[in-house]
Amino acid sequence: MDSNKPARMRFAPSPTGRFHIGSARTALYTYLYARKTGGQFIIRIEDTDQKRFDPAAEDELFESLRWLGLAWDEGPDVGGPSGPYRQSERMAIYQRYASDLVESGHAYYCFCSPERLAEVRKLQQQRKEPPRYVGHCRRLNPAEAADRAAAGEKHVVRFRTSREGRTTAVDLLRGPIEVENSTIDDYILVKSSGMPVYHLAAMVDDHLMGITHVTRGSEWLPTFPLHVMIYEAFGWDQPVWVHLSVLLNPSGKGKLSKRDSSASGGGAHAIFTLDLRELGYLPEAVVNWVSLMGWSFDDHTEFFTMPDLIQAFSLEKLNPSPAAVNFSKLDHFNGLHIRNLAPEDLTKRLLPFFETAGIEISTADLEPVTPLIQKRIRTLDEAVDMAGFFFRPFTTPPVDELIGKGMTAAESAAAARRAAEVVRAHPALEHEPLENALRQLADELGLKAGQLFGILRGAVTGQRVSPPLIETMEILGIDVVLERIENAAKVLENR
RNA sequence: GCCCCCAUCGUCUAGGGGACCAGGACGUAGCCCUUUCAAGGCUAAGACGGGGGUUCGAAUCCCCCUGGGGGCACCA
Repeated sequence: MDSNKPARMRFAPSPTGRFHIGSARTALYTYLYARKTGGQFIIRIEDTDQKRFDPAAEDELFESLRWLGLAWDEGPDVGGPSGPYRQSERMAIYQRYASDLVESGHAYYCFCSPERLAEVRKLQQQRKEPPRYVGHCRRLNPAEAADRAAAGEKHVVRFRTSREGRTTAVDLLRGPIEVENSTIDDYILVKSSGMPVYHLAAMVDDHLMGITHVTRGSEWLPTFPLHVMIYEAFGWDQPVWVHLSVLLNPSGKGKLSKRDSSASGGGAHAIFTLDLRELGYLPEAVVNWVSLMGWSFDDHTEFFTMPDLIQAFSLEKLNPSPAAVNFSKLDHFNGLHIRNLAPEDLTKRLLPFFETAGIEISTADLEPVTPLIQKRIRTLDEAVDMAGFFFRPFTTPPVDELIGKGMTAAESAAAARRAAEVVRAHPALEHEPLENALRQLADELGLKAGQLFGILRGAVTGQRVSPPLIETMEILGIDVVLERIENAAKVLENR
């Protein structure tokens, strides 16, 4: 397939709920291919269901896209040549195309009530028949039906599917999908409220907006032939159809849902894009991670930045089979991308997490600390646990936390006293000389380096696990370090 | 129940008839490095769902079964 012609593509969410990683993936793939081919990435809001519309969802959607770095060329906020980009503002257009279909005989007015239809459906289910419209409105005299509709009788517009023959719909990833026309229902195209449903609105918009490649979820596969029929009824050329596989829960059982998402894969995880931001994930990592769920490049490359992805991406390598999300892999990618960041950049991104933890510090405060923790954290919020002691009021830990491994309190106290002297002798806290001197001291005391360092670590950081000791001391400064060691010695002596 | 899609290690995948006693990544286990924790390096365990074909030869092609997923709305 040629990837040279600029592709005009759209991400068309319906703002009815929170923005999850499945939507993020669809948007990403759409974005990547549009960018790769030098085409356009368009946002269209599918808000024809007034009952489910949620303005907050729309805000979150844009915020998520921005956070991920998926900039759009056309959309409801920025406009563009194919506007409006909100379906609720395109009613007249759908109205017109629906009438065209009725006039050409491809659609008809149906006056059946929802209640009647529900009854029929129930009956069909009891008889184990496929639920479908069998009503007589299909056979109504078009002129009479038009009169009734014009007179204001409540009605919907239904598509008139052929009851014979077969329809072939071609999906880029799956090839031709052939179905018996008789298995396709006479779908409602326009509701009695005058609102179009997806089947009409999306087809009309994709055509009018010049969409060349349609990317959408595989939940549309069952109605895919219907969509092809609609295109044919209008006499339009079809776009390239690409149905993306669904994302499954970590267990691999069932479509990704909020319920099971935190069950496996380690720590606290979320399926909503913005929650991931809160949990300390980098957008770079989320993009990298999500890109690999259903797509691959070759047999060894997995680390990708956005520019890499744009270059490497191709629709053909998309995988039609469902993929289970793997949160531990997100952690892995997050670690990789954290390490890939320039230290100044990481510092900037870390700051908000300290603030959330109630630690008010400046860039200058954090800057020296960042290099010490960059290799040690997998999520941004871990930085607070790891390095919060640098900025929080300090209290000397209890004796038990200060005693060296396999040592008594008295021995530990003595070692701390001697270490204090060594530190005092190195007021600049230069790494090499200080470390050597401390190692020598350990030797003299008949201790392993780890035992001595352990005592000092507890004394200086108040933690069992911390960034490297000497570097930590350098940042803390000689006075603070000596004071803490002495306090620790006192605690140990008072045992 | 009906329709559609999918099927390689626990998970994400490479593989598109011989280069595969199936390669990589995450996770897991062990070792090395090491002042803790990481990072890094090395090693190990771990898969072609089953049955028929086609072929000299099948993870790769076809059929059936099984399993999984999705859909059957005046929702998208």
